Amino acid sequence: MEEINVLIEQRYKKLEDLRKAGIDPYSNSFIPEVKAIDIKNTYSQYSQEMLENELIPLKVAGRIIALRDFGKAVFSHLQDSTAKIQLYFKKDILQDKFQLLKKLDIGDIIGVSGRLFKTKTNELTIEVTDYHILCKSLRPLPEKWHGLRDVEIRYRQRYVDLIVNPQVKEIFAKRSAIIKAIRDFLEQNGFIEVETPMMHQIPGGASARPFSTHHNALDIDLYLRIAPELYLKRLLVGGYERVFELNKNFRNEGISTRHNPEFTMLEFYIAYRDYEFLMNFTEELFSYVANKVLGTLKIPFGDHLIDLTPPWKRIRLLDALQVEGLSKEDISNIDAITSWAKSKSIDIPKGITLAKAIDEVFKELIEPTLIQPTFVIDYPVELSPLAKKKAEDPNFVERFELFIASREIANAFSELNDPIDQKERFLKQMEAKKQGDEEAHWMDEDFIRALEYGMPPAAGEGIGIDRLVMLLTNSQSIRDVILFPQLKPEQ
RNA sequence: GGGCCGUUAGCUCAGCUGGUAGAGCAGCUGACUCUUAAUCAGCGGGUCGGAGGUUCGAAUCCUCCACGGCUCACCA
Repeated sequence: MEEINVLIEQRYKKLEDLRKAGIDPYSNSFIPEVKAIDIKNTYSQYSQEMLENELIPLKVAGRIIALRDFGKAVFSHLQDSTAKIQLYFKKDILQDKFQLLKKLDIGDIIGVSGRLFKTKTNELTIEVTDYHILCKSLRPLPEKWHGLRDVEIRYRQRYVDLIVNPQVKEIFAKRSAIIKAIRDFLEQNGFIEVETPMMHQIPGGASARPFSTHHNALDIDLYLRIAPELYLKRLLVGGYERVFELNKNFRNEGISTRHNPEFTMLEFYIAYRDYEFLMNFTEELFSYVANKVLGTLKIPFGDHLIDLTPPWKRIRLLDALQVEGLSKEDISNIDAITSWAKSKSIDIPKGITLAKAIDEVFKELIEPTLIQPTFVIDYPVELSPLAKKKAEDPNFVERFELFIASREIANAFSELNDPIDQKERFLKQMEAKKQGDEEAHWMDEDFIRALEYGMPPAAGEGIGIDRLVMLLTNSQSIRDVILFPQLKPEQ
């Protein structure tokens, strides 16, 4: 901890003074009866005369965020979880307790009893008849006007950020509302929420590097899950027809404005439907959430205005690649696409497969242009080891990715339920792993066994919740929508 | 991991080509019973991210390190 500075010392002194005066500076003796926002909503239309006549008694609690001393009167603002409200302390009302106000600081948490009135400037204010110190704050808060700007402190000490930056609190309130709306929508559509393991013996369901850990009693290595997919599909085998899980995934990859090592993912699965259904369903889901939370389908994001009004554009991956100078022949030949990419100064790694090269070009060239919601559909089978092949072309699968504002927001497909095909795909992945592909899928024998019992045809989708929250709160960094983003340790 | 930028008082920031550290807010003391970025008078507060180096002299120039931001690469 850093050395004690003067400001903190002064507060310690006040703390001692309070104790000497027989006051518990951390007492839990006061129960507020009303929230600031309710006071404002109920009484802001009242005239001074009406308030005078009714003498409405109130008990509120919160943090002192402003103090203005006038000698025999003190004005203050109190902030609770809902809003702030002005307090008026008068010497002739509080008598002895008025002196004790000297021991209060900005940041302290107090409970006050009083009655409502309106000031000359018409601000609804509580005239305090009694107050209780509920928590003495020992550290000074950031400045009232500029707030806290230092992003490092904002992330490391989110509690301070939340105290002084009301917009931050709003973002996380929205996050909560978004997640609630998603749950409501899915439940209205007959889904049940389930919890599957976060600790996997075989990390499956995605292409990513896992975090590993160890269980002592069993003496086995375990991995934090990179996706819940394979467990959710086991539930389809078990007979659930509509399930979802909305919780954390963990991927041992880089950290950026779009990546946090632990992040929140929604995955849902619906039996007897395919990815075509999911595209419509996704449009409905997003519309429902945006309307619930924002009351509109037109949302500002950075320099763009995103329009979520269905239907959204749908384009086949290969058609999306029909750009200048890139012919159909080029995208069916690894050498042709590599040399074409080179001419656009896109680096295609040597020894890469055609499918991965296509993916590379797409990410480089097309993804940045996908601002308005766009479903990119029909991916090469090689990139999608868990998706069902298209009946008319076994080189491709029934899969879409949803892009909004150049970001991949969702990934979905018609689920592969043929155990023999699935086994072959896993074997291919194992081969890739042997070749050094660290993110290739692992073989999961039990999952194959489950498929052998029979999984109904189904469609499944994953939606990156943090990215969705970014979109709906116009946040440019994932750290702004995660309360405690991962950072290096402080020195 | 690479590149660029940043780190000065509790907070927000100045500090130019090197000359020994400043403001506003917050704090302390005092005045003030309708203020609200209250006002007025006075005062205190700094290992200038860390360690080296250059120099008579370093917040300032150089090197290394730490942390953070943006960005590229990998990924959702």
